[in-house]
Amino acid sequence: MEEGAAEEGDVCAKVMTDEQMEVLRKQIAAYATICEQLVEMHRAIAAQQDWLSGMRLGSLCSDPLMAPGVAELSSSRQRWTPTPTQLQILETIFYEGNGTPSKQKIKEITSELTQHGQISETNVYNWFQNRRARSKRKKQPAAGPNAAESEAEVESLNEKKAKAETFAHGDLSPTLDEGRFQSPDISSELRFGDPESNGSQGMFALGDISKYGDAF
Amino acid sequence: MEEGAAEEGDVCAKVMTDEQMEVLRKQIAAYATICEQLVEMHRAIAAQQDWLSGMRLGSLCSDPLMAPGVAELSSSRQRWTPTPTQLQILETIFYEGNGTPSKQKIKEITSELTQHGQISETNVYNWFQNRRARSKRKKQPAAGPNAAESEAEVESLNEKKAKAETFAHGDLSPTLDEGRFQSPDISSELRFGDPESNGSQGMFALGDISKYGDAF
DNA sequence: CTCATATGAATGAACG
DNA sequence: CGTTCATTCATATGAG
Repeated sequence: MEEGAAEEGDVCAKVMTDEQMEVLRKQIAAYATICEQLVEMHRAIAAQQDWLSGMRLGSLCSDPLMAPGVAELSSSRQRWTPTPTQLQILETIFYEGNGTPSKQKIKEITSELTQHGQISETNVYNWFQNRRARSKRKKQPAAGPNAAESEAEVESLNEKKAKAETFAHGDLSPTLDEGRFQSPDISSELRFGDPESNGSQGMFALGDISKYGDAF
Repeated sequence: MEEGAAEEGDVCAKVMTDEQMEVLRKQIAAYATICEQLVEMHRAIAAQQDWLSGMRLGSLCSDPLMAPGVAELSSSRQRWTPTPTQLQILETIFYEGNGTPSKQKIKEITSELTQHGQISETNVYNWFQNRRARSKRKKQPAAGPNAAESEAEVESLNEKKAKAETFAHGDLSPTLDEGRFQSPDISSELRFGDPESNGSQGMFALGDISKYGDAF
């Protein structure tokens, strides 16, 4: 924080008309959207960001097209970790059999847990997904063939994709040509913390810019 | 975008403290900078576009010197995984707005992608379905006309030296307490590209965002 | 430092 | 189409 001078009660204030406010809102929204999409696109194009992962390990970072300043914005991928309290609550809820983490429920739980630490709906959602999945897997190898080899071969499983799916669709944009390769696709080794952001919803609910580092 | 935050009440003017103003300015500047850099980087990369040929492999393959040329060998994997090339193409198509995967299109895309690795129409179909569904959900949780906390604490937002003009590459996120998070999202259904989105370049000296407009 | 395990997150596929 | 399941990826953490 810079100057502690600017307090809530300070009289140093500006006044904006609704019109100005609206313009501002739009500008911000526009930028936010652009950034979001660019980041999303980048993420996708960079695939599982494994392409050239040797960059950070081998440090052969000789990529000439890295714009200065943003080169190292990557590595800002910290994964959420539930606090003991949150975990306790989550476990309790899970145990209560509310095996239906519907969106509504997720929201409730999230706001509940927010009081005990940073967390997002996605986190909660993932947690339940994983919890269930792994809870289930633990019980798999204990049902049935106890004397035989439980080693099931799942090799040629990829033949089941011959699913008769009804592609209900009408033709609308038949124009699909080579223009795709000159489309606005952003790629770089830049990597933001993902389209998800949170924590700082200023008065305009912007994404968490801080995620982009102090570079700005 | 969070409606409530910006449009609560309905008076003719809003008041912002200097601090809020400053935060806002920084946020905008940051977004503008990010967008510019991303676009620039994209241009650079798109120009030489020759990276990637096929990497992306499981943890088992410890021999990344694969140059299969046209056939990206991915060991017998049960579930299809798009190769970087395929992904890029898919993303490009997706972003081109033809958000309606018609059967005709699916076929075209499939045959196009077949040249870059094994793939089926079902794969393509599923991919688009998932892509859309997930892209959508990510923007959902923020569209509520309900009021928001007007007292939005913008304080500890980002006490970084927001420098919109210089890319001082410092460390990334020193303000990392115990567990970073990452989730909710920027959210804003506002569509840009239309004339009124970039109307006033006044008070914050924003760059001309219109140049990004039609790109999406 | 390397390997092993736990777990958050990503995503293809399936279900209703 | 929206939601859910199942599998996989990647990283944080601890042991050897």
